[in-house]
Amino acid sequence: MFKIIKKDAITKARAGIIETPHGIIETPAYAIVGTHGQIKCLPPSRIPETKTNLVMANTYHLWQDFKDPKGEIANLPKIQKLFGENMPTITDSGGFQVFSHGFGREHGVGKLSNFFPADQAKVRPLTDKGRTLEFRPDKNLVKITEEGAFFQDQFLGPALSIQIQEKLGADLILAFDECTSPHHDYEYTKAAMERTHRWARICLQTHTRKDQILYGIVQGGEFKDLREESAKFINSLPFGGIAIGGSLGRSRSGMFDVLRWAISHLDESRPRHFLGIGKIDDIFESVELGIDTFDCVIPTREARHGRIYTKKGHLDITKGKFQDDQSKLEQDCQCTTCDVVSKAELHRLFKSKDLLAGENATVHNVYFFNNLMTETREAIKNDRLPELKKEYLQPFRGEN
RNA sequence: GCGCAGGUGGCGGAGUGGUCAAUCGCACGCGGCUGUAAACCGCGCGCCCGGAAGGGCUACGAAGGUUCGAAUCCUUCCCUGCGCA
Repeated sequence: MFKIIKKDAITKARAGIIETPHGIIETPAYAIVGTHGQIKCLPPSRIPETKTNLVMANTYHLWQDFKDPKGEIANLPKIQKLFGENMPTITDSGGFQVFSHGFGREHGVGKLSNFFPADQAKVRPLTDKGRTLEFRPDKNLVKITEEGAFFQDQFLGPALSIQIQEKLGADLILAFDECTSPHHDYEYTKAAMERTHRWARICLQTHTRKDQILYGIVQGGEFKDLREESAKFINSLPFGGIAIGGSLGRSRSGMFDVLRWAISHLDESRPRHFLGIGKIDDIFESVELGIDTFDCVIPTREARHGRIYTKKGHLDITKGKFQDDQSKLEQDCQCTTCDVVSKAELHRLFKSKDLLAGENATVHNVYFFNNLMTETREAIKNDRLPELKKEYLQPFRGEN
């Protein structure tokens, strides 16, 4: 059940709540990613320290982790066993793995690419900082059919994905879609979108649990007419929420064009999720366009890689200059990491490959992003979103 | 004093006549990470010029020597570790 509490006066931003059987998700919210049923480097006992309000796990991974030898899903755990009874959860459908194990590997890119657009590839090579874009069909591990996707010998399709997600029992679940590559052409992207639309109906037909909100997913790559067509179609179906997925093109501005095209055709009354996004500036841009929830690995992955977020910009804590810096990671941060380790100490933990390095960094970054969302909600309610945005983006100079 | 082992770039440690400015790891520097293939990946790392390709200079304890050519072979010296006196 989704309720909008306050709409921003100037932008399309909204603050609201999603009521779930396992708690209330105040929106805008950021789902912390725990793909395998565990947030990497963050022990479940420490999740409460991080202000986490929503966790995302993955259908494909949990299915692989818990299915029995015959592939039966009877043994899959309830997701609340993994994250706690009072933690709202969302599961991805496995649709992204169709891409990341498939064309993502073949094209050597993620859903965002820095390589030149396909239409320019004819006149100059597809390169990014000297790397040449090279398609490697031999690396593609997925075969896509009308029924679904074969991951080598494992088959996952829309109906099975929904059955798995019902078994896992997350509060928010996602339709099984095909995410395309930024280097797919119009024809392929259109075909994949239409396939995603057919799968969307199957997902709806399969879905029986009324206590879960099933989100449909808008596809269509970076093509305006496809995005609009997809948004209209998905919006016309009785989904409880709408997610924007798929390739977002090859530039930052392009990704918000995509978002605008899609959102303009969505009902205001349903919650909107932006899949796999994002960085700090992405959050502000997207919230202003009317996005309610996000999920992204950035806070946790970058923590493990030693990038510490602060309101004054990020710190690459592994760098030698922090060796003797006894100051706090972030001056006024209330997180438990900032209470117990200095920059120098965290630097040492990383250098010695101590497991506590990732854990401390993860606690801090997750807290930072969750706190950012809290402040964003408050700002919407108090009509000071532009001020907050400026405050956060100044040090990052629009780069993060 | 004798015996044995050894001295290579910030460190560890390859190389043992040309393809060596010298494999590799660490450290260091720079960049990246967007529904987790990722506690990871890429690049740089003697000095100088160059965006690069490339070029020049100085280098494998020191000094001599052999050779067309030496980090690699020979001589002497210096130093370190271990063992025996």
